[in-house]
Amino acid sequence: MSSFEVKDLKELATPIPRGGASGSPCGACAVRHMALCAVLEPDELSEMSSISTSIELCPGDPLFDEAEPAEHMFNVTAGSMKIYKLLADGRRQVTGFLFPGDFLGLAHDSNYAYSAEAVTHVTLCRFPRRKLEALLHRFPKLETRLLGMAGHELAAAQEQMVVLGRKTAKEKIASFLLSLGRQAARRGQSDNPVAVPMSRADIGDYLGLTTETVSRTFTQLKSNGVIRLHSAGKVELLDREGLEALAEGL
Amino acid sequence: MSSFEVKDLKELATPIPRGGASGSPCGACAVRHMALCAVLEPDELSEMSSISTSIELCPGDPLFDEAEPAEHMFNVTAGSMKIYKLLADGRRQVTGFLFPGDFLGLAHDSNYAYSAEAVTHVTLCRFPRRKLEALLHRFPKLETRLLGMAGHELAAAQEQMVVLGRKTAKEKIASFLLSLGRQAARRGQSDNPVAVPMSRADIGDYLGLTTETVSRTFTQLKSNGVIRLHSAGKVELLDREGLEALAEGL
DNA sequence: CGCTGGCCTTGACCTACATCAACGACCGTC
DNA sequence: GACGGTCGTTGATGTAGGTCAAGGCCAGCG
Repeated sequence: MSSFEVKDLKELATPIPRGGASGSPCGACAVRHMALCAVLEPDELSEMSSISTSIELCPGDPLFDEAEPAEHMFNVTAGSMKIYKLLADGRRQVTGFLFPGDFLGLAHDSNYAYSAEAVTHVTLCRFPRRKLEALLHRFPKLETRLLGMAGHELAAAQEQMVVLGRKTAKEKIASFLLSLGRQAARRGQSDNPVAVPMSRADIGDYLGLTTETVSRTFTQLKSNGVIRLHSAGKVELLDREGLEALAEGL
Repeated sequence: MSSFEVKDLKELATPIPRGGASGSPCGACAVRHMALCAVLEPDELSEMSSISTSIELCPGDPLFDEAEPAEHMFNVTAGSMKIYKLLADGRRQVTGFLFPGDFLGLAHDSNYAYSAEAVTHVTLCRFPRRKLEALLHRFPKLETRLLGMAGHELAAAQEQMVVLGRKTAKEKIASFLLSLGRQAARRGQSDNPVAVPMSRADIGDYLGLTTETVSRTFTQLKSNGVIRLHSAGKVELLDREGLEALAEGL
C-alpha cells in the first residue's frame, strides 16, 4: 500500500488518445446517456472528447490515492471500482462502489478526498481537472448536470449513513443487495441475479462489518431461502419482498 | 411524530417579507460571505433577496419532513439545525448538523431526502425551489458556487461514513468534538470552548451510538483530563492533541 | 496432477456497546 | 417551594458482532 507501488501501477495504465482526426469515439459510448456528457450536443461532445483520454485498469489497480493532488477527473465507462478512506492503523471504510456512467474525482480542494481502485477490469475517460472545469464554465448545462449528479450522490451518502449507523448486519446485507440491484437495473443490467463483483472484505469495509460477519450473514440469508449464491459473484434474490422487509427492519 | 403536528408547526413559522421597497437586508447579513450568495454582486444579490423570505424556528420545530414535496430551499442564517432520516421502527440517523451559512434542500428528485428540524432558535432564508433554480440558470456562478458547496458536503459525508463504519465510541466522540470546533472556527466563532447545542440523543443518533454511551464517553474523556464540561452546552478541549490522536485511533 | 495462495466459510470465544433501570440536576409552572 | 417533565448520568446485565483460529474451495502453475 506504499505510494511507490501506486505510482508504478498508474504509469502502467495505457492511455489511448481520443478525438482529433480520428473523430469522437463517444458516439458509440454505451453509457453516455447515463454519464455527465449526456446533456451535450454532438459538437460540444467532440470538444469534451478532445480533452479526454481513455484509461484501463486491471482488478486491484489503484486509480489515485487519498491526499494526492487531484489533477484529473474520471468517468467510469465499464467495470466496477471502489473508493475508500483509510485510518492510520489500516482500518478501511469503503465509501462507495462505482459503475459505468459514474463520475469520480470531485474534490472540494486541490487534493483527492479518497482513494480509488479497480474492482474488476475497468475502463474510464480521464479529464484534466483544469480543462474540464473550463468546459463546465463554457457549457453551464454541464455544470447543471454535474450538480444533479452530486445531489444524487449526496442522497446516496445519507442513505448509507443510515445503513452504517443504525442497521444490523442482516439489514445491512439486505440493503446492500437491493441497492446493487437497483443500480444494475438503472444501467439496464440484470437485477436478478445481481452481480456482486467485490470481495467479502470489500463488502465488509463498505458496511462496517468484518468479512466473517458478511460471510455468516450471507449463509444465514441463504438458509432462510431469501437468496441463492451462484458462482462468479452472482446472487439470486429469491424473495425480494422478504429482502426489502429485512432491509427496513420490519 | 405524526405529519399533522408537523404541518401545524410549519404554519406557525412567521415569514417576514424581504426586498421590495424596503431594500435588501442582505447587505447586513453576517454570514453572507459563507453562504451561497457570497459570489453575487449587489444588483444580483437584491434579485436573489427578492425571491427570499425570512423564517424563524424555535428549538424542536420541524422545517420539513422526509418525502414531503421539496418546494423550497433554505439558507441557515443563525442558530443550528439537524437533518435526519428515520427507519420504519423509529430508529433515527442524524445525517448532519447545520450552522449559519449552510444550505439545505438539495433534493435529487422532487421530494426532500431527509427531515430537518431546529436544534436552537434558528433563522433562515427560504427560496421557492423553482425560482431559485431559474436564478441558478441566469447566474451560472451561483451554480458553480452551489456545486462547490455540494462537493464540500460530499467530502464531509464520506468522512462521516468512516466515523460511523470504523471508529469506536471514544474515537467517534473525539472526532465529533474536533469537527464541531473546526466548523465553529470556519465561521469565526470560538472553537475552544466549543458550543455543543444538541442533546446527547442527537449526538448519539449522529454517531450511531445510544445516549448512554455518549454520556459515558463524555465522562470518560472528562476523567482522562481531555475535556471539561461547562454549563450551557460548552465543552472545553483541554488537550487538543490528545483528542486528535484519539480521533484517529492512535 | 499435486502444490500453492487467495478467498470464503465455519466454529469457539470475547468485548464493546446496547439495553434496562434508577436516580439526580435543572427548570419552568402553579 | 413542592411538582412534573426533560435531560443527563450511572450501574447491572445482555448480546450482536468482533477476534482468533482452522479448514475448505478453487484457480493458476510448475
